[in-house]
Amino acid sequence: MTPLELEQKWQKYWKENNIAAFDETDLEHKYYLLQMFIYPSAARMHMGHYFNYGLADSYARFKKMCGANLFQPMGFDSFGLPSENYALKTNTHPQANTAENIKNIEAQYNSMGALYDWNYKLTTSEPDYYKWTQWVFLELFKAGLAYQKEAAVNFCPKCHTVLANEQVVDGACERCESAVEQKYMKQWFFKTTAYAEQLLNGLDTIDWPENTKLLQRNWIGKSQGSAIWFKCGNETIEVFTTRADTLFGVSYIVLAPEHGLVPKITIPAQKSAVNDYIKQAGLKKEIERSSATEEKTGVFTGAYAVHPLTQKEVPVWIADYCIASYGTGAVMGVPAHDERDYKFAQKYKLPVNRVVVVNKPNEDLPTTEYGKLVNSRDFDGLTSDEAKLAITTELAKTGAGELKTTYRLRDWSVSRQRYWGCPIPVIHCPHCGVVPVPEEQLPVKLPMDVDFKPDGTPPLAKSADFVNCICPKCNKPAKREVETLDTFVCSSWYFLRYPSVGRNDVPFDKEITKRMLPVDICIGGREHACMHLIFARFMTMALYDLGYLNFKEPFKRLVHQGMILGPDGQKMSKRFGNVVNPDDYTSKYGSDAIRFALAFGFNFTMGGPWSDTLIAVAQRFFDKITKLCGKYGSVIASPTSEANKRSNPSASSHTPSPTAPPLYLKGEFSVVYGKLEKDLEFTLNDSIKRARDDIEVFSFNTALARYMELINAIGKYEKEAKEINYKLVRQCVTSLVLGVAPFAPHHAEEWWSMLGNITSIFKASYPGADYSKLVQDTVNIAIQVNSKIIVTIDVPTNAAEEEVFALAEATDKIKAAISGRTIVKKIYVKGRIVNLIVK
RNA sequence: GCGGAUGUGGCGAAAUUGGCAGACGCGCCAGACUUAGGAUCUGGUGGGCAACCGUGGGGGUUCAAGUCCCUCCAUCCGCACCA
Repeated sequence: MTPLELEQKWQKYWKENNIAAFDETDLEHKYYLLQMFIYPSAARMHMGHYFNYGLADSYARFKKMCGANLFQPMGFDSFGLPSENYALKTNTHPQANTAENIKNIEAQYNSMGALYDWNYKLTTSEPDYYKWTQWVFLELFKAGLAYQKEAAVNFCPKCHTVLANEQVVDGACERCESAVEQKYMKQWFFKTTAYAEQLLNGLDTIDWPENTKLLQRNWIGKSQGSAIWFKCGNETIEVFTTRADTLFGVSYIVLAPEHGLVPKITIPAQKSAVNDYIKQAGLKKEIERSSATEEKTGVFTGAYAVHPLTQKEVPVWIADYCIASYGTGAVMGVPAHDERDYKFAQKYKLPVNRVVVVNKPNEDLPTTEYGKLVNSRDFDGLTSDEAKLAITTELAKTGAGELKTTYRLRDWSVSRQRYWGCPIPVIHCPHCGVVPVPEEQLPVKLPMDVDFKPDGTPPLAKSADFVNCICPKCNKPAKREVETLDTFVCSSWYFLRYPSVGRNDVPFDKEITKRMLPVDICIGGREHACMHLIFARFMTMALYDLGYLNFKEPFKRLVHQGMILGPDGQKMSKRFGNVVNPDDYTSKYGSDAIRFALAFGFNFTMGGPWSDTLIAVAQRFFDKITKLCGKYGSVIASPTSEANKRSNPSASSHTPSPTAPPLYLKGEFSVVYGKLEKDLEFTLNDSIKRARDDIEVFSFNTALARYMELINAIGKYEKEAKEINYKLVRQCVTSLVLGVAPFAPHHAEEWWSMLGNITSIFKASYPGADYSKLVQDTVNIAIQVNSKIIVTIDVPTNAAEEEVFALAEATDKIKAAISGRTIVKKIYVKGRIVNLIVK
């Protein structure tokens, strides 16, 4: 039997016996394992997908064997830009490509042997799903959490099309290389900022990697500071600062080029210079603009603002290092105590006024640390912390400032001027304004016969059938919204849908949701740490507040997989020609070999470069177990025992592999039990215990190393024992097969049947350790003299500290090492080490 | 620039969280069995003849540092319209 035949045999068996099925009647043991669903833009999965999905499935199988009622669904995140671009390039339709890709990927999942319950499959580009994405949008809209505002987009003046950031290469359109412009358009937003504080606080309640939490905390970017108002003619400029203590050091004010006040305050003589600058700033990326090393540029508006405490006038500039979307889009320039302000002031010859002394009065500027105030009138001598509060309090008296908290987090822009996405379910009526599409009219179907070439008109606007409609409020002619939703909207709630897939009356059944969610564990890439995982949390919190959910956090536990690189250590990419296709291996070696290779070869959370030699490692490992099963599978206690009956092939639903004739033992098994048996038993239970613990924390490579140790121990025992304790070895082999089953599922079924079993191994329990076998009489510890290891000795496991010191000091090598000097300090770490400090 | 990570033998990687660095595996060396071996099995394998030296570099804390602190270097990932 080739590996492929073996795997197909068991895949068929699993399908026929519904091994992947979730048991809806047993919710007490439900375990909802969510693998972030796949984006089917590429036609096939690569090795990285296999790593992620295959090993997540191994973890799922482990949980199942530990007694969980596994709910492991899979779906397809099928709307999006790459599909649309691919269709444009190949002159096809995204609908057809998507269907084709899904078919292929589903086949790959099955050949991988993943235990997905396909009864719960969902596809975001299907009307039965996006109907409810539209429902979610409308719920947010009705709650005031979805709104429209003017916002900038990348616009290609030649293609007349909005571009994604990805389509902008060095400030130019990737297609025609024209310089990209900023264009302001009315767009839909979700009010994620309303949940900033909750998104921050919720992190303390969930079992997520600490660095992912940190990423989210920084992304949300809470900062407590002060709002300060500077009068500027008839206008008022609000600045936000976390350094109110440096207020007396202000020598100018900077507005973001996009700031609303710029046209109002700019004096006529500066108008053309300011407008030119705004145009240029629009071409730069935010990352470049906020860089501290980048040369600072700006233009004087000609206007002056009044310092609220000194009443002196300071010039108002615009500069692109000030970002409109953060804080108030205006900052106070304090060159003495801010790197960027300092560079800016030097370039434009603006005054630098020291107001904080950190160490010594004449230290080099700028200094950005906290210190004591100088040149700040009554506030001199206060610490920065004291001064922040004191100065803001002083400002508040005259209404010129207040304490304020801002967040870096922005509202989520969900409008896309594209075709392959979920239509936004609103109607623009000349009389009634923006009108939501009534729920009974959902879904607003995405028309299939639309020309979606980028030519300046949004694709949906080109379909008269789609655009023209009747206003649900006044029954007069109206027009539909022609923009589609960001695909992140589709993926922000899919985990709610899975348990209710198939329901046409609700997006998710309230009762089912209550019992099935939150998700017990979510497995997916780190690249989603900030965006997708924030959006999913936001959506959950919003739907909680709307009364649809009884939990605020969607994912109780989160694990990220690492990235599998090409054999050259670089990220797999067609460009480098280092893409490894798992299909090439599946046909020759079977998917178990790949799965095992990935599990054993890498730390799951880190990944690393793929190497073909791992396949050989897997094959060798499988061969060893197959041999052991052949040798001990037919060991039967006696012809009448229970085990013998169960091995009867006629009672089997599948044909067991041919094995050697049963080796009958007289009466009971051999009762040989000496030190060798005790050692083997220790290794058996030690391997099981540590492997179980390792798998639970996704340390698959070390778990499998434990089972290799067990195989080595069996080999050693066979070599050394005069008489084999078959019962014990068979127990080892059985545990071994069960233990590695999640990582070689097809082979494990085969081995399981060789051991005489007639039901699936995945209905059996994962082995547990017998802790009583883990107690050893002695423990080996290292003895140090002056922190240098001299010798290791065995001491009784429970020896008292004094006893251990006595044993250590009695050792010849230690005596020699001390020789004449006296012990001044003794340290004993139980079961680990003794350190004798001598002088 | 901001934010997050990583750096350990020839290679993939471990290290009970401050306690015997290199588990397990690949590769390599030697041996066994073989007509044969790129199969299998057994043993060895961080470096150095040795004293000793070894976890990116430098400093520090400690009886004890891969692990904690400071600093520097290198590489990778994310940065809001790719998902």
